[in-house]
Amino acid sequence: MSEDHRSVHATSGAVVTAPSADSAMCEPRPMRADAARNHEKILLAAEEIFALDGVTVPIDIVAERAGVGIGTLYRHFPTKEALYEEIVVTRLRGLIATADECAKNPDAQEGLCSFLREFAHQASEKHDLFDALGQAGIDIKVRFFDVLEELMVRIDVLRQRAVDAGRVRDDVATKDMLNLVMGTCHAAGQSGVDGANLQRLVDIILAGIKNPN
Amino acid sequence: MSEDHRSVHATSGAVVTAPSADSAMCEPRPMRADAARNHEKILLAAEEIFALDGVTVPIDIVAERAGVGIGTLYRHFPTKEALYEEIVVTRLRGLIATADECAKNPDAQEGLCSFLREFAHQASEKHDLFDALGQAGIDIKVRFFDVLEELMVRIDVLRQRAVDAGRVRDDVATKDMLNLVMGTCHAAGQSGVDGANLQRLVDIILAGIKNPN
DNA sequence: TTTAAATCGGAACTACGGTTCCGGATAAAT
DNA sequence: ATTTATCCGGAACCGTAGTTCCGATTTAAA
Repeated sequence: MSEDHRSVHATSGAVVTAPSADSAMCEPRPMRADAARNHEKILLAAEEIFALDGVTVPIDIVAERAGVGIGTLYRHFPTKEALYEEIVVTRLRGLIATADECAKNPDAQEGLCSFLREFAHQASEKHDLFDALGQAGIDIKVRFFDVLEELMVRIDVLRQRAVDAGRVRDDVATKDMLNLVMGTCHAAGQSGVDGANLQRLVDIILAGIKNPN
Repeated sequence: MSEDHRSVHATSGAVVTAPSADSAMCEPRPMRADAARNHEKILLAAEEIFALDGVTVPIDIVAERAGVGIGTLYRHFPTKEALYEEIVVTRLRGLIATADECAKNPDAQEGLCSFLREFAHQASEKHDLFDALGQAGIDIKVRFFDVLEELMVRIDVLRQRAVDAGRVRDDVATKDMLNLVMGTCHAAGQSGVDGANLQRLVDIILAGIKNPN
């Protein structure tokens, strides 16, 4: 189920099929040139297509876009889920990096705002992010869940700083902010709201969580 | 396509198939007792199921819940779409009534707020409303579009009153408010937020659209 | 009570998307 | 150049969901 696709080498360490082979036993031997090329092509195509159409897009479309057959795609990724997990996890890692960057901003409030704006921006154009974060048609697996958890922690740092600085209401949870921003992105995306208008909506949310004191 | 399922009577007024039948020509003859009963049962079941699981629920589930066969369901509603159109349009009519009611509130701001709260409440427990308003898996048809348009007009009345009273920012469109509230409901619903917390989120939005003057 | 039209129910058909399988092609080692 | 392990491609398979069809059933009129 969670098995790697290219695990051709024996997993049971004690048993050795070819006792005299001493050079090729630990290294699983590098991928063939064309295979490596296709692997990359698939990832690239998937990234584009998923961003555009969300994770519900048929898998054949991705294969077609990558210029490979479906069989090839399935050789490299054991399941559709595994493929978009790869993509989405990378995206989430990017967001974590963004959050860390924003945490360096001396102005706590500004740090939080700029993160949420960037978050909204990404979510609006990488359509797969909703599907992932909104759990539409995705059953979360560990690897996925872990990264998400880590992201939440980083965002919470930003929020807490802004609260401590007295700029944001202390009764707003990180999850609340994300529901507000993410949900709005989703709805806005469906009704074809452009980037500028989306930023306006985010600003409304930011105004809503501001400490009224 | 947009044809009524029980349109047995000739629609072209001039042509009369049975010239001597004078009693049974205009009245299309009442539905058979069991048919009428089933029609009602189907509507009732659909309302429950769609509210609970959204419009993407398989049609057999609805039939099962209603205690009828699929064939019967399809006799009464030519297509799945027709069935949930019936349900959703009724829901939207309810919201229109609610909006009208709120418009009577002497306090303009209060009128808008109470509507949006009720809207969020409904949207959170009638899961089909998102699917409809968020256009998830629904291709809008005229009848549907018209009611939606009318609802927008009524809500805009509420918004304009609040703006005129100087209580709400004048750069916020009705569509903006709906995107904010609806999107948030959606996201909140996915992550299992309860009613009380949802109201908190709505209040944050309301704070965000308040006129800062 | 008989009879015919209306209705019922679910088996079967269709469309679609994910996954598997295997004959043929290809890289690279000898 | 030959050989073989690896990889490619897409036809075929499976499960799911919407819809159609028709023999069995039921209402209600005569």
